[in-house]
Amino acid sequence: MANYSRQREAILNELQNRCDHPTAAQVYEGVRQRIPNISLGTVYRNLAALAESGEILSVSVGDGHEHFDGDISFHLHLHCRECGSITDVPTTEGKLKSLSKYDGFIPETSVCVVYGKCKNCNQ
Amino acid sequence: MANYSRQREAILNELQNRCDHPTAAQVYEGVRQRIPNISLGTVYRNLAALAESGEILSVSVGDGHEHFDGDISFHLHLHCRECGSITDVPTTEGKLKSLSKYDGFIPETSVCVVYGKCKNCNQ
DNA sequence: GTAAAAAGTAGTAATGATTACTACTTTTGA
DNA sequence: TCAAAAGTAGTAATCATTACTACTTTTTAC
Repeated sequence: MANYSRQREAILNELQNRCDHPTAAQVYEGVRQRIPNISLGTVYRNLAALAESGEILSVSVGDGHEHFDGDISFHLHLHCRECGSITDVPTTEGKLKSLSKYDGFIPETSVCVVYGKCKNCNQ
Repeated sequence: MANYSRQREAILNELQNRCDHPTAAQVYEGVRQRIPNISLGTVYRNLAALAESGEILSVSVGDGHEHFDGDISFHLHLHCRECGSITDVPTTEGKLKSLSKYDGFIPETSVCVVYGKCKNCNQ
């Protein structure tokens, strides 16, 4: 654990200060402006640690890149299959099926994954 | 388009006849019992085509493998971070936050992705 | 029917995001 | 104050997925 290293701090800040859902490589590019010689491996390692501890969210949309989200509140992601954009929907509950209202987005399928620990793994 | 090839038919059947969420490699192993010399590339290509056409679902849980689901009805997936299991929850709406009732599963975070086309890409 | 174009496949090679590894630096705590 | 622990930079390795090539099957037009 220990306190945050300068690198982890910068990675977390970078993620919380932008509104998109960058990949590890994009986080790397952003952080490099503050820490020019940071290593890509360091970015990967810290993103994994931050996601593991729940401080950030890891989002897979199936485009071959893992995306990361500094906003850990419950919300949906609208992923356009054509341009690849990922848009937040700050909904709470119960609106998963009436998504066509959201700025013209036409939903096709949805996949919700809840991460946690199953009964067996809780002893 | 054309009609289904024997291979695609077998891949779709394999996926619809099992209740888990196999990876491409696992689908490959299953289908090989019916078509021993099927190619792994063929499995990947047809899984992508079936997901693209909406006949199956592609599920990313961030474990480095894409998973596939023959059940395309709306439901959640409970993913255990420890053992990696993926369990279906045939919920409809509004129950995303009261998941602890589901067989002892303790939720930590949830990521919902809705796939479709955004306003810009609908011209 | 039949031959040429189209679509699909098997098998292998290539790609590229992610992870592992090593030597080095920084932090911690007794 | 110094040895153990934790973190890092930089590079090499991994491996799921994709691309490619020659071949087979299906479709379509005549």
